[in-house]
This record gives sequence, C-alpha cells and structure tokens, in this order.
Amino acid sequence: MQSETIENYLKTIYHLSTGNSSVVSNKQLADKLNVIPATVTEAVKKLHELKLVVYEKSYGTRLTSSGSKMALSIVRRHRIWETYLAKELGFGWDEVHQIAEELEHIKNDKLIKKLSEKLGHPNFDPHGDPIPDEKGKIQKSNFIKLSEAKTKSNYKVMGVTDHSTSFLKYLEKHRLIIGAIISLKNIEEFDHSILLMCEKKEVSISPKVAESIIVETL
Amino acid sequence: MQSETIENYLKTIYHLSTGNSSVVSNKQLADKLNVIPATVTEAVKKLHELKLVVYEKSYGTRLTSSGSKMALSIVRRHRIWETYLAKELGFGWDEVHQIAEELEHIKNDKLIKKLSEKLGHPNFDPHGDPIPDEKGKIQKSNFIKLSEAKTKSNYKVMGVTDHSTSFLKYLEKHRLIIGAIISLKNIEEFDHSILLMCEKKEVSISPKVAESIIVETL
DNA sequence: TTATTATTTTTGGCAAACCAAAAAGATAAT
DNA sequence: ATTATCTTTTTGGTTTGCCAAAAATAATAA
Repeated sequence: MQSETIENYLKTIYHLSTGNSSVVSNKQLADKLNVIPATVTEAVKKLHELKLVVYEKSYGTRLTSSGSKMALSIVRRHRIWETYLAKELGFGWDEVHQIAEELEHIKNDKLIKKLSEKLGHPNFDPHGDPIPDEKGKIQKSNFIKLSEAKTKSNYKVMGVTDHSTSFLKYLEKHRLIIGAIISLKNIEEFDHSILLMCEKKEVSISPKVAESIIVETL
Repeated sequence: MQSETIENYLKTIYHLSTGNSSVVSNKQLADKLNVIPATVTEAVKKLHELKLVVYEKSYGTRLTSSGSKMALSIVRRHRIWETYLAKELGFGWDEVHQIAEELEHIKNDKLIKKLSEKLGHPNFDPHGDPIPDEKGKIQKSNFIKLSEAKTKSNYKVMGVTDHSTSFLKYLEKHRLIIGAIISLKNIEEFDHSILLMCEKKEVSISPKVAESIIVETL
C-alpha cells in the first residue's frame, strides 16, 4: 500500500473518530475520501493487516495505538505547514488548508522540526486547531466557534474565519473586534440566533455570523 | 498518466538533453529513473501522445516546446525550494536536493511566487545552478567546468553538476564549497588530474571530480 | 414481524506503472 | 561482412487503487 494512501486513510479515520464514537464506518470514510464503500472495505482490510487499525467486519474500524501515532504525526505536519504558510508566507487562512494537504505527505522529521522552530513551536494553527507535539500530545484548545458557545458564559473574541470586508465592517459596527469580551445572554430556540452583551450593549447575531467568529472560553 | 510520473520523466529528459545532444535514449532515461528500458518505451509513447515529447522509435526522445516549458517549471520549483531550504531554514547544501525532489511536485504557482519573493527572486540555487524565471528564461552565466580551467589562474567555486550526497560530502571535506577561492597550480599531463590551492591547503582532484565543479574565472 | 431501506461485502474488471524474458533492430569489432 | 554486443521493443504478467453491479447483512419502519 502506498504511503500517501495509508496516510489519507489514517488521517480521515482520526478526524472522524475524534468527537464522535472512536469507531468509524465504511460509509463515513467513503464519503470523506470520495471513493465507494467497496474500496474502503479493501483498504481497511489492508490497514488491519498492517496493524494500523482494528477492522471488524460489518462493524467498523478504529485506530490502533501505532495507527493513532501515525495519524497524529500527519495532523502535526498538516497544521505546522498551515501555520507556516500563514505566518511566514502571508497566505490567508482560507488558502492554507489546500496547500497543506499536499505538503503534509512530505516525510522529513528535520523539516517539520525546523518549521516548528522557526514558528516558535506553536500549539495552534491559524484555524485555532491544536498542533500535536513530536510525541503526539495535543494541548486542549479552549477556542470554539461562537455558534458552539453556551448561554450564561463569557468569551473573548479571538478571530474570524470570514475575512470579507463587509463582514469585518459589520463586526466593527457592533464592536465585536479581536479582544472584545462578550457575555452570552440567550440562544433563540427556533432559529439559533444569539443574543449577547458586548461593551454594555445588547447585540443579536445570526447563526451564520456566529459560525464565523472564533472565541475563547473565559 | 500520473502527473508526478510525467514530471519526473520530463525533468529527467530535460537534464539529459542540456549539454549533450537534445535527443535522449531509453537507456539513459532508464538508468536515471531506475526502471528498465521497457518501462521507458511505454512511458515515452504516452508522453508523445500527450504532445510533451517527440518520440521516434529506435531513435530517441526530445522535448516539445510545451514539454520543455513544463520541464523548466519543474526545475524552477525544485531550485526555488532548494534555495529556500538552505537560506530560510538553514539546511546544508547537501541536504536540500533530496527534500526538494518531493517538494517540487507541489503545483501551486502562488506558493512558488511567495517563496521566490521572500528570497528576493534569486537567479541561482545553493549549488550554483540557474533558476528559470516564471517564463522559463534562464540567466546565462559565464561559468566553466573546473576541468576546462587553465593553470596559474584563480577561480571561485560556483556550483556542482553532481548532486549526490557522497560527492557533496567529499567537497565539504576539502573545503571546496560554494564561494571558495581556488588557485590552479598544475594540470598533470598524463592523467589530467588537477593540483590546486584552496584555503592555503594543497588539494589534488581527479578529472572526474573537476568535471562536476562549476567555477567562475576571477 | 415482515417489508423496506441502508450499508457492507463479494466478485469481476480496469488503468497505471512497473518487471522479466524473449525477439527484433542497431552498433561496433574484428 | 559477419559475428558479437548493446539497445530497443514486444509480450505476458504483477500489484495498487479504484469502480460497477450484485449478493449478503444490518438497521429501520410499518
């Protein structure tokens, strides 16, 4: 099995199994990898033989510890590159993912070490996702999208994922700028719009807007 | 045909056809690419269909203008990366080639543009090889091979044409590194070996070695 | 529970990139 | 010019990663 294929499977299994159940179905993998389920069946069998996953027929697939270790190293490479592209080369947050999808497959430990060093060993990438360290350890992030926030909690605005001028102008108007402290008052049941306090003023924002604001839990 | 395979063929044809005849044999390609000649026959037929080369049975292969354009763009990517790895990340000149072999296949014009910009649009890589510009134009140099140098003249080491790690290590040992000033003392009549002074030490090198060192006349 | 739907697996097939061995063609040596 | 040698091409075969269609299994709904 080609190393790039293995890496893409492991990475995808990793992403699908964090958050939800640690067992991933063939259908889920097929959808993410843009192949048909039959192809996945073949692949996970091979990965099982390589002891990178545990695959149980008609049940699902989960990473072994060595598969998990490998997945974390790919995620590390991906996020280090994303950070590097953004910080050192001035790429926008929306451009870095696609390029990092290719760069992540270059296996050269020294290269990643040098990149990380130059960046001052960052723990989070430009999207706020945590970067696993050399040993695969992940620093837990307290950055979330405002759309995932809970009522009666306080947050600090850390960034946006939509850089359009109109969106930034909108935020400016409501003082929802980087560093602003906000307090979440209510989430409407029927449309998930959010009512919050920002600089002693009440602001109501749509779920679409909340999706594009990154906040830190205080 | 996979784009990475195409790129490796085009690049290799390009390297083999500059300097010598512009027509490259299957054997030459097979040796460089570590495949058997039969594999090359198949590949060049396909490249011919793609109009990237002109392949004539039992004669050889040469690049078309579109194949040449593509080859130059790959060479550009390779040499930009080599320069970047050396200058920005502090890799040694003997390490950069191997890593660039992988990085060169990432096709993203903006990425190469940004790297080149950050380096101040260099015209030569750490080995002294010229970097084609965006249009494929190569800055011509008046560099010569050390094997063509004359006695009692001074030269500056500008590059090499053999990028093997063992060769670069050999040069490193004798301080025959980029920028080194050498003074040619004598050329042996019977075997054309060269005696030179480099950093106040006498060094004797074989014609084979001299063939792979590029120098500038001072 | 039985029918319907969704998922998974099996089977047979395809294209890419390679190899080994044999046949054909070109080159060089005597 | 006629071997001998080297290079090229052909032929048949492999592996990898994929797909399509059908069969088997599991999950869901009536």
